[in-house]
Amino acid sequence: MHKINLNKFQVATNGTVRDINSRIMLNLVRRHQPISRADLMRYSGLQRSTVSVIAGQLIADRWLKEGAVGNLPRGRRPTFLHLNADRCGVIGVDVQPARTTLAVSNMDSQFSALESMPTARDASEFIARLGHRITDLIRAHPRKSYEGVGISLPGRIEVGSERLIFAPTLGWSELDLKTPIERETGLPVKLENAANACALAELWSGQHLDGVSNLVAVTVSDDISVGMIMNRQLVRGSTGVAGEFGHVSQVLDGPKCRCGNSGCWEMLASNAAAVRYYAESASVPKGAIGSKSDMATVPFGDILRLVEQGDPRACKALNQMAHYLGTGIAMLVTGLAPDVLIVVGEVTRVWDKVGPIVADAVKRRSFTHAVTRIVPAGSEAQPRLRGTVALVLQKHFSAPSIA
Amino acid sequence: MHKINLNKFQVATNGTVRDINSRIMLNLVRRHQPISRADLMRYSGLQRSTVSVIAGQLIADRWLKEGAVGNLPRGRRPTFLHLNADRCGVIGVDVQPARTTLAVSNMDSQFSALESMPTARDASEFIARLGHRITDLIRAHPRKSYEGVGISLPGRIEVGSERLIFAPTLGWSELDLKTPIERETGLPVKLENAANACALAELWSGQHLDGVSNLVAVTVSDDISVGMIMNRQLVRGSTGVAGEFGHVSQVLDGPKCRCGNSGCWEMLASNAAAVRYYAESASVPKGAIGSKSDMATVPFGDILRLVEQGDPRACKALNQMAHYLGTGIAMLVTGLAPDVLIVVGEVTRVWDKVGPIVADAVKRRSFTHAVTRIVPAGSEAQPRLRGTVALVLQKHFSAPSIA
DNA sequence: GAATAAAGTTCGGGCTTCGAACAAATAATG
DNA sequence: CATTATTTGTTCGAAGCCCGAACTTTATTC
Repeated sequence: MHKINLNKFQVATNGTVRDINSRIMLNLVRRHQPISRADLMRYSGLQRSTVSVIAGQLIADRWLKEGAVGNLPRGRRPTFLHLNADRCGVIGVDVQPARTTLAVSNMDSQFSALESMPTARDASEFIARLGHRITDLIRAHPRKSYEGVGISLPGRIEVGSERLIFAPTLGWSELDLKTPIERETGLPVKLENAANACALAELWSGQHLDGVSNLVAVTVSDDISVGMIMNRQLVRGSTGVAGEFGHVSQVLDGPKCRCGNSGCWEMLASNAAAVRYYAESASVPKGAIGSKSDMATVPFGDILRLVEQGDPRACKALNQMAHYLGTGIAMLVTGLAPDVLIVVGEVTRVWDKVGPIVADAVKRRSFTHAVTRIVPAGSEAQPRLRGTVALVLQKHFSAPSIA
Repeated sequence: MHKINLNKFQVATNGTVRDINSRIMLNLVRRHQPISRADLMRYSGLQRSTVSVIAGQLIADRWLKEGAVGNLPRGRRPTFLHLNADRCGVIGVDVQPARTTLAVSNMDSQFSALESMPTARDASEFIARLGHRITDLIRAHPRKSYEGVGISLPGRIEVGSERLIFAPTLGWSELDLKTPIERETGLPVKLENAANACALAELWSGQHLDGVSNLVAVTVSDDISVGMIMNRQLVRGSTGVAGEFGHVSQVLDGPKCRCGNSGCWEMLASNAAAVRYYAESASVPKGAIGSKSDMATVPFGDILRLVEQGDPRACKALNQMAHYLGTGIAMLVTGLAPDVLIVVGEVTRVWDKVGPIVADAVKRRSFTHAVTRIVPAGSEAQPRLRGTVALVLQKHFSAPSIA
């Protein structure tokens, strides 16, 4: 039940019918490929004739390709249809505070190139470098056409202006990334928060997530960000900042956060929090007076390595982080009751240790009616980059906006 | 951008086009009535001829009525079209732990009858009584047709089975309310959580909420429940329990809740919490040993009356409740960033005292990018009952489900 | 070689919107 | 008072789309 938006709607014409059915067909091929026209008829419920016409149009527009001929016990052999994965390319960019990764992808999120560069501290310098890297990448990987550039960022994008707002870990102030990169590359640019990108990635190219309509992605790095898919749609809120559960207080009078609030979830459960726990556990037993300055900040990656080696101090810090990760995830499970909750970040490397603690917190703090599956997403799956591809391509595969 | 659900979609036909445009027209009339066909043409962008045909159909189906003739400086006078508010009636039921209210409404949420009965402790007894009351109500208020029965409940409705699950304040176990009431009344029955009903009410018949796509309703009584509208759609989650932020811990090791968790928001900010604060503030100064049994439980309504009279103990209890109401609302503002957050419940009677405390907490605990308006909804507006009407009628006014 | 079966194509019918022409109704103008 | 301008609302053929039946194509089986 979707209310019609009278401020921004589109009346239907005969073309709308074709548009809808065409997209349904495209999605059916995407899921069931290789598939014959006859099977498409059965899946869609459209007439054989209609399927043929639409398939013809999709082939003419290079969305589909005719492939091999099938074998049946009797009768004329079907010609299989495939998605034409190389119809167009997509440039995916994953901006993280330390490094920025660039990729060239086809329509199936298969990457034909993957490279990275340091993320410049200065925003305008970053824009200039990124623009050049993208144009170089396009020149080095020529294709018939590029559909656009998708950029994942550790920050939020304002809904109307598409400007980057609230990106504390990058240290950039409010910023227009879209216009300069579009000018430099000549391609349309789509920006999205990293957690939202991960959520989109799972929605569009997740494994075994066919029936899933409600999905939450939690990115855990030096901050914590949440992306929400509800009713098969990304939730961005009124301004674009929906999902900042990382800045919800888990402990009302906890440590002060740079956002102004206290005891924010990300102050207690991010990578930075684990680093702090580790440092604190060193200084406290020493009992030194200038304890603060004694704290050696060990990078989170090192803590993970120590955990893998069984170091008890590192394990304790990780457990503390996992505990609060669990209480925060319990909040999301209780409040949003998604089918699936995906955890993204380096911490998934030690999920065998973290997962049970999280599961326990969720079990104790949410009731049985929420049946959320909590799933770690390894970095090898490239959730952010897959999300940028979905970001660029979704307009061709999503339901046409009726209202 | 709405992903197509390949497990449950509907291909488009020529009829789909008419269906879409017809609903757009119906909504345009609803918002702008009285309105001429010519103006509908301008608002919709459809051709004059198309508008005439669709209007004729809607009049034939009794959705619209022709009304007065307008006056223009020049030219032929337009015939105005109105919504035919009495096309069908709706029975609205608002179940609350103590009392259940029933109403007869027309399509404009105008109530032509309003009565109440005690809510029976026993579920099957309640079902029997409610069924009789509804049939009596229909007999006493004869209409051409009744569209259905909408029921608001302090609990959650499972998505697939439409059974009532998780209704702790009612004390009923899992229950099928829909089937027996449908059998008794012969009308389709729709069930919904009270907070979801309030959210729907504001979405469909809220004042000055035209452009609002993201909206959160918080019902505060002996429990706290949240209803979410995101992207102009109700969010129910995978099982139907989305919105149980009342059972998210605000204080991780706070008082034990019957849900099994500790320090739940509703343990700290519900009416029951204020009652507890008031009782505790009495017993503590006494310093008695058997302090627990000394606590006189004063009903929340009495506390409100005392607050209105300026009683300091009651004010202190209310302030404590308001403080936690604020921290919880800050969580919703930060995490969901809706355009509007509506607070429903008796506590809105003293909103001049509570509102500033809530606003302060939200200001201190959420960042400037969320611009949520926090609005109290008085009980005179009957948000729950208006929600039940929206619940029954929304299928005629919402966008047809394409996929 | 004929019968059977399945895939894919062709074509007329019905529905919908579009767009231009038309009819109806009213005020301003000479 | 008749004419003109203007606006509302209707009529009707054209174009686009899906449906459904009939047809063609291509294979296996008897």
